[in-house]
Amino acid sequence: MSEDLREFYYHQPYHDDHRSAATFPYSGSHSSADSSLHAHLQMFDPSYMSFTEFLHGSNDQSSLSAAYGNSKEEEKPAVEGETPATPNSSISSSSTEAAAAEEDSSKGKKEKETAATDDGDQDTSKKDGKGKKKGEQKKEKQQRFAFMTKSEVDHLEDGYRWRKYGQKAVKNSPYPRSYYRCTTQKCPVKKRVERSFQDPSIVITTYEGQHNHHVPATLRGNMAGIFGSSMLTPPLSLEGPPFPQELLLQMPQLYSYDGGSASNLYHHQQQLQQFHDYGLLQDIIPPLFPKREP
DNA sequence: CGTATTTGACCAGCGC
DNA sequence: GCGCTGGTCAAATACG
Repeated sequence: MSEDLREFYYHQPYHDDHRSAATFPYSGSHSSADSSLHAHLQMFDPSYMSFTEFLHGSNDQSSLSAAYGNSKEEEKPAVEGETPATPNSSISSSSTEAAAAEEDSSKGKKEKETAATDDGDQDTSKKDGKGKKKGEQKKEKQQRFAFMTKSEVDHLEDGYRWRKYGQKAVKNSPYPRSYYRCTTQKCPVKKRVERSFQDPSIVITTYEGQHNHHVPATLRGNMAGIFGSSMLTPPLSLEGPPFPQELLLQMPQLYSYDGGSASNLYHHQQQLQQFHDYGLLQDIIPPLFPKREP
C-alpha cells in the first residue's frame, strides 16, 4: 500500500519571528518501509477546512502535483551545495498517515501494556523485559505531522508536555534525534525531534498520533507567547492535529505530498531548497486560497 | 524524594 | 541468515 503517508508543506511569508520560521518538507516516516515515493503536492488551507477534514477527506492527490520526489530514495549522501534556507520564507511541513485515526488498536495496546504498568507479564527477560510480544502487532500506522522550524532550541514548546524516552544518532547527520512521548496519561502521541544537518538552525519535528486531551491549560499561555501573541483560535479540538491549532492557524497554506520516508528527507530538503533558491515555490504554488484577512 | 533525562541494550523491519 | 537502522525500553543518573 503505497504508504498513505501524507505530508504537508507549509509556506508563508517570513515572520521576523525568531521563534519559529523557515522549514522544509519532511517525511516523518521511519525507515525503509516505504520504497516508493510519490510526490504529489497538495495544498491545505486551514481557513477552508479543518486539518482533520483534510487528512481524512479527499484522498485525491490530483491537485497541484509537482514533479519532485519521484525516484526512490537511497539515502541522500551529504548535501552538495547547501545554502541555508532563505531567511525570507518559511516552510513547515507535516506528514500524516491517515488511516490510523482514532483507534489506536494494537499499538495503543502495546503502549498501554508497557505504560500502564509492568503488570507482571511474565517478563522472564533478564534486563529488558521489553516484553515486546513479537508478532502481537505490527507497526500501527499513526497520523504523522512533520514540520521544520527554524529554531535554536531543539525541543520547541508546543503547548503539550513531553517526556523524552530516547535518543539516537541520525545517519548522515551529526545531530541526534530525540524521541518524546506526551506525558498525559493514555495519550498515545509521540514526537521526534532532530536537527537538519543541512541547516543546523532548522529543527525537524515529527508528531505521531493524536492527542486525546486538550492542551494543558497552564501551558497554553506559553504557547501564545511562543507562537505569537494572538490566540486566534478556539480551544484545541480533540480531533485536531497533534499540535495546537494555534500554531496551525498561523499556517496559511500547507502543502502535502504523498509518500516518503525519513530517508527521503534530505532528498526533499534539497529539492525544496532548490525551489526556494530559485523562487520556484511561488510559481508552483499559486495562491489558490485568498490570503487570510487580518 | 518524586520526576525527568540519559544512555546502552534490545527488538523488529528491511535489504543484501 | 546477517547486518544495518530506527524505534523503544528501562536502569541509572540528574535535577527540582
